[in-house]
Amino acid sequence: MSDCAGMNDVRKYHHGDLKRALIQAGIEILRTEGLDRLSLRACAERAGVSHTAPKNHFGNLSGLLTAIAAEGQKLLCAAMQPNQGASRDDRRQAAFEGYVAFARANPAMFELMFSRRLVDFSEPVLAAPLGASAAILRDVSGGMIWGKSDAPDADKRAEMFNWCLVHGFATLALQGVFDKDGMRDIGIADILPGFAFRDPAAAE
Amino acid sequence: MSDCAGMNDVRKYHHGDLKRALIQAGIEILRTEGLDRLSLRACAERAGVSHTAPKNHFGNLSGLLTAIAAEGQKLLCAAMQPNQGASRDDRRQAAFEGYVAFARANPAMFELMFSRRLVDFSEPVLAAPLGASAAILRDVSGGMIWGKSDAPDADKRAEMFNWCLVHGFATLALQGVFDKDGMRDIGIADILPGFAFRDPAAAE
DNA sequence: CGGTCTATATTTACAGTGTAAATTTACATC
DNA sequence: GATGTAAATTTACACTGTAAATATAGACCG
Repeated sequence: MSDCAGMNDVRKYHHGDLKRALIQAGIEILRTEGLDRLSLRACAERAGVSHTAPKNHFGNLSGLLTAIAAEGQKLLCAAMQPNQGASRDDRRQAAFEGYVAFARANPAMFELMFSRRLVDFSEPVLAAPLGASAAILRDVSGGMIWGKSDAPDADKRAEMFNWCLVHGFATLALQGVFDKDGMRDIGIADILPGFAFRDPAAAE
Repeated sequence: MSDCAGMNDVRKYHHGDLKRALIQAGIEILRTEGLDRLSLRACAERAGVSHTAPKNHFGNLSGLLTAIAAEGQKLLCAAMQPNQGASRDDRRQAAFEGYVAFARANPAMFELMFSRRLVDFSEPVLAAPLGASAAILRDVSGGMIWGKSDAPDADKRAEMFNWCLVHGFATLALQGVFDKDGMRDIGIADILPGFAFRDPAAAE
């Protein structure tokens, strides 16, 4: 479902699999040095090639960053996966806590992933992982009360609500907005309005 | 309260008030050309000075961008202000709609304002406008139900909830995440869980 | 008024970035 | 074995932020 590995092994020409090596180099730079240090030339140097080699595989900087961000989206999606056979309440908690935990554990990657200036969201590589994450949030949003429960777009509104809430929390927490007034100890689970669900027992 | 104009008129030395001119140049660049084109040299050129002149007033790029972002925070705060004598429901709606409308009307500025890589959130210039916006959200969050209503941190949790929700919505909407499946027509008011308030009549 | 001080602004230089063009390399294919 | 072509390098250029040395002009005081 998440197309995690992408086993279309190229393995040819000079380097072997430079495309994957460059993406991996970018991921490592994000983890060890931060988003500021992520550049075409840095990725190329870490992969052991000249600084113009990435152009053949990604066209330009945006192409490389988008490919790196796509890998990040796959990881985020994986971080939201619950244990097998979990109830909807458990799945919802797994999705929310996983989302925030991923952002906290990979701040540079998370910032890249949602930066419109750096990432081209119209690229097809992003469609699959973004859709997978949306599907998780959609599943988790089922059964939420929204105004008149017979409203036709109640499900969409519930999905958007959850998305906004968890993404806003992750973003603001990462920026240190909540590092004051004892807000640091309040987690995403404390923010979730449990009363938004019809009945804890009815939630599957 | 918002220290909007800052009337400590310097008006001396060669240029007159280069500091304010550079900030204004940056704001105009954000509005007309976008965040990608905002640079030290571009601001200096638009202000009619050499590209190293900003260093005297802001030290480095981060200082200038932070000053521009501080002006943006003042504008955001102003955009959230309700009409005089509005009820709490009206104030809440004014705050939320104003927040989202500002982000939509000034996407480049909004992106700069919440970019940890570009803005130094520890600078004192940001404290006042950020605090003013937080105060508005705190005011608007009063009376929200949160778990056991006798929880000591119920108010903080309600404030964080509103902040996350509106910021997440503005951020994701700006990135075009909701430009599909008919989500485009759903506004922040449709996402707000009205049932989170004790009683519409009791809200002042 | 004249001299000095200091904040302001400029000039010059440099390391770093992404991108484009021309060139070289090495594999695939016939 | 010759040719074609994808992959990678070399070279060059415009642009960025920053630093150091220099020039300027108002402030301040005798």
